[in-house]
Amino acid sequence: MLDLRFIRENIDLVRKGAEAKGIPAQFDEILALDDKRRALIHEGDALKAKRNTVSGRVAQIKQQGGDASAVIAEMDTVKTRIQQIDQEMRDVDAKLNEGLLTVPNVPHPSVPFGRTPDDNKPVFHWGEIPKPDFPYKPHWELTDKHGIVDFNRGSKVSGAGFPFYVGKGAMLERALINFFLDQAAQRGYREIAPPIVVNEDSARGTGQIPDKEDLMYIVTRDQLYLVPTAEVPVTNFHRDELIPESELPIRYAAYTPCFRREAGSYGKDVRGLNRLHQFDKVELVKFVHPSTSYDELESLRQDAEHLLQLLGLPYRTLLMCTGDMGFTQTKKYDLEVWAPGQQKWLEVSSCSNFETFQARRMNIRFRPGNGGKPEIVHTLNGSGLALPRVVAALIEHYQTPEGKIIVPKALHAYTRFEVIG
RNA sequence: GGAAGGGUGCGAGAGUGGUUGAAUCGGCCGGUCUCGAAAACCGGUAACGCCUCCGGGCGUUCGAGGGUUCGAAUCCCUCCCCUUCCGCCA
Repeated sequence: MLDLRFIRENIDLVRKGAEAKGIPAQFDEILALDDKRRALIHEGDALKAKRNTVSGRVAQIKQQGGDASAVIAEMDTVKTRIQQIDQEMRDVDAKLNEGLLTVPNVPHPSVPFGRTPDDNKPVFHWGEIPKPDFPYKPHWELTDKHGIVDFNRGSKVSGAGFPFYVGKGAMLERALINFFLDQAAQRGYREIAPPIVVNEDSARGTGQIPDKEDLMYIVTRDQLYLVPTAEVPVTNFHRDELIPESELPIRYAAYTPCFRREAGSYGKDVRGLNRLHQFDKVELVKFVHPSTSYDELESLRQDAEHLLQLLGLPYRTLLMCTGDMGFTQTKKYDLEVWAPGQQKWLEVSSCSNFETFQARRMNIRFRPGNGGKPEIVHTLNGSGLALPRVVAALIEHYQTPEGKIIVPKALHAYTRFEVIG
């Protein structure tokens, strides 16, 4: 969330940002509540100051063995009024908090204005889109043919969107996870293996609740949430901490399964591995000094892109427009890999800067090296990468006319086989 | 799941109703000493909110939230977490 004072002092900027994102926020209510809140604080603090001095006097009188009942009686109305004010404050704070949760983060000036995905700006292309000299098959035909992903048994055992990976399919999955983690380590990310269920505070910290609880599987009996991404536990790793500046930037790479209900998203995009309820992902998370966060965003994006280059998969990078970037981000890149069997781009990574939006809510700060006041860190994260769509694109890209699948060289050391079929 | 103990500042750790925002030690910053450093000694060192004539003033905060009281780190209630023992268990 944004800082109330920041909103008050930059109301035009924040309003424009929300409009550019196409997100209605309760600005008028917030400003009114802010006024009311400050008035209450003003009155309350004055009364509390009085209470403190009078209490001091009572202590003095009693120590000298005097009778303080007259002074105490005098405080009766003060006490009642303070209680009233505290009650009103609770009310105002609750409403204010609700209001603040409707205010989206402000887009960075470099982000293009736009309403729809068509307004996203391609900023980078890599690799040649192959001109097929034989009919390319979609990956689900090939996974069926080789029996390496079993969707039907997944449906039987768990439900649609929970496939089994079998034989070389499972080995390929494991190979990619290790490959991604090793690459991240080489690029300065510390590996971290988090819990895959989190409590309510953590879900709130990264903004999954309120608002997006429909996306998550919830273990109601214990009020735990299955993680929709490793971003949630890993970003919360440093919740309520004061980090020495010398430790920044902190970079983590985490593999987890990810669980998403994807409620109401059935349709043409859900075939095969395109969209699942459970999938594997390696997530990259950074905690950085505010002055470096946009450089860190660029390197984050390059770290993710590098993986696709090593795998030899053509992709494009899009700078997301204001209307398509989401509530919490200030700037976001999507990486889309080309799936030639389906003739379409599949999103495999999303790299974002949140500036202080997440860290404020999670109270993650750093102490400047010169011993100054604590400041809020900037957080970023990006997929590096989401597995199923990489697998889909890889299978489609490396298929042969006979329907075999050639494993790209970068993975040989991990798969220990070079072809499927 | 049962029993007991405990959660205090950057860290360790005192403090059980009245100048305790909080002893003490450590860390960190500055100074003295020194050619320089170490040691020693001296001094400083919370966050947040509101107001400000920008000097500062006031308020809140001792796991979280309520309550009692003129006054709460200290008493009461609810919840969360940690440690140890028992039970269960990959």
